[in-house]
Amino acid sequence: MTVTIKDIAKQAGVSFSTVSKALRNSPLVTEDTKKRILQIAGEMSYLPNYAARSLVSRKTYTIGVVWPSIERVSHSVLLTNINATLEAQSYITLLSINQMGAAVNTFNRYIVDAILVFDDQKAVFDRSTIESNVPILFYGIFGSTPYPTIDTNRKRAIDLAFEHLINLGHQRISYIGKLPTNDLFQEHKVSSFIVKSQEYNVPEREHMVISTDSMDPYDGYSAAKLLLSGNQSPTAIISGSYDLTRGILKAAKELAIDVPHALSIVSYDHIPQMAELDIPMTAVGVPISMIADTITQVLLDIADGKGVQLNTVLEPELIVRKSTHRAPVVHSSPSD
Amino acid sequence: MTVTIKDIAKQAGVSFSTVSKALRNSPLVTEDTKKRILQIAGEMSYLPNYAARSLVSRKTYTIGVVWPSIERVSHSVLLTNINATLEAQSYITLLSINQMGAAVNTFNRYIVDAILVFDDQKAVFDRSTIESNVPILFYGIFGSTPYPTIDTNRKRAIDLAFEHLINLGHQRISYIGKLPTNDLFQEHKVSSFIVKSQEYNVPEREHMVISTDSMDPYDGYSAAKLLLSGNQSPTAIISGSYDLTRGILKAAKELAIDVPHALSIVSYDHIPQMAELDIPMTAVGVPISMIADTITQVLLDIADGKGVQLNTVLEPELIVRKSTHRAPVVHSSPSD
DNA sequence: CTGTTAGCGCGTTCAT
DNA sequence: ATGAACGCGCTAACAG
Repeated sequence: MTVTIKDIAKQAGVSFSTVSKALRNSPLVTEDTKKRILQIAGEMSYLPNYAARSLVSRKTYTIGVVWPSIERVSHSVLLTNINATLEAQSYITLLSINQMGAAVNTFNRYIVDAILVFDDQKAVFDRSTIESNVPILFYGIFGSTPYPTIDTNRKRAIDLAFEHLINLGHQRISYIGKLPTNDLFQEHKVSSFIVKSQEYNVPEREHMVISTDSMDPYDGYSAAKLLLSGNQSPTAIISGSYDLTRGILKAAKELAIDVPHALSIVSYDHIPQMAELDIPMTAVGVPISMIADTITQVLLDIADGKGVQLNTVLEPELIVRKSTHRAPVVHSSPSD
Repeated sequence: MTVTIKDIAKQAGVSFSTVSKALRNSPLVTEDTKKRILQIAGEMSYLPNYAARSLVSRKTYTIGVVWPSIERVSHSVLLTNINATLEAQSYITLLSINQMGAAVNTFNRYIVDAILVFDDQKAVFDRSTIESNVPILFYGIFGSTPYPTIDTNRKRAIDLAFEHLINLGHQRISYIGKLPTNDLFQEHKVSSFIVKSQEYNVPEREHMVISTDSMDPYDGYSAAKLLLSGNQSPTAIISGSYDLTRGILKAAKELAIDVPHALSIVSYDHIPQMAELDIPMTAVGVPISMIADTITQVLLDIADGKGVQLNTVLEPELIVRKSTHRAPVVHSSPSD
């Protein structure tokens, strides 16, 4: 049977309210009895009943996360980070893979302290119809919901990547990423690439943008194979995600293309895993730890009823590793 | 503010216990007042407080799932299936990505009705030290825990695949799968392949078993490339998972190898996605819907305090689609 | 049929 | 420093 504070009280020969205080480390209990009670609680492997606790204290120390169906390494990494940080703050993270509205309702019934929605932009769903007494935070696109949202400046990230390559003398730059169908995340990246290309008067050519069906390493591989096998091969590639980059690297390896000397690669997604690829990746994006920390902080704030500004857009960084290099000198180049 | 049954009662001009009954669709309330109360509850967008309900009724209609870190399509599909089935039974599914012991504790504090542990065999962790008042079900390896476990007969699945190929006249069969390091799942598959090879006196040769580092489509692709580029190319491949198979198919396509006429493929993992590959896959394994149904059923049983047999091993099926064919006649073959 | 009462496990006053 | 009493929102007995 489940052990309650009453059981502990009986065992310790004190009243159950003393046990309650001791467990909450109240200064109103002698160190001695406190220690004894903690001891007994441990022996009886007592676990507090959160339902009961929440009922009286209106605090559950729990964050509900609405988790999307699609699988992206960067999302998983982010979630793992958030989970760890929250755990360090003695918060519990619970996930639901239900549809957005249903999941939010679930967490409302359990009265979690706050809800984090990973908005994959997939659900064709009116986000303004969502009702919740529990404060909600979106991780998604700025302005797509009436709720506080944390976003990252994807356009700027691609700008950074592009400029980095331009500064290294690259002119033949290609972008590999997902078709922006129903996906604002991807649209921002692609459009930024196109704008930058025009801004720097990069001549148009075939395969400047290669759209992949999805975001698997697999797709990156296919795209890179197509791109690098042609005779109009670029000197630099900007990749739309970590997953794609893995495939791109693999393709380059198979084709015996020297990265970075013959081909530079900059990848979106600023996660530690980037440094551990065969060739440590030059990357752009908001550091995943910063996203995690920001999200966690806002979550804890709204969980405590503090107000937050409605939208936060995090600014990306460029981190130069080993996958980018000066553009190789080609004879047909006018800069020769 | 959160609306409670008292608020509804006030609004409807009845006592709060009448509201409680009406919401639970008790026959002790007039249809008329019931309808009125439901109406008001809807208007006030009432959501029951599960904490309070659980406290008194000791039932939460919630299943806690301990979710591992590794990502496998078949696991995701399984989880989605289970989630859907449970939802249809008005159960809620909550996930934790914490370490096994911590996650189990979490769910104990919330007093879910049952816990499902996806055991990826990764955690070096003594599973017998797990304490839980809440009934637990493992989806993992038979005998690896003292708790009820649902397992699938992986050995038998590979047997089925092997025999199917033998019956089609294949002699040059290769297996592509993950190194069984710290992974009993994979070990069962590989060892079965080896045993069968001996049983049927298949002559040993190079590349009979290709070990991949992990289970990405990616790994399947590389392995297949290696395998199919050599001059000792097999006439049939058994793939260890859906993910690997995707890569294998891709490799075959690139090498312009005709599947199934020049190369037969049988894949482990019996999921609907198998039928939607470029070439509908002949597959072995326990149908994912059957695994889901079994798990769900057991979960609901133990949630209601019913006893279950400690271990269930589900038996696999062979489903023949378009990826297998009679072995091509080769001149060196003695059967010519 | 409806309302009143008790109590689930816990945290928080307020007395002692 | 410790204990008794109350109530969080709800369900389940029991009264009316």
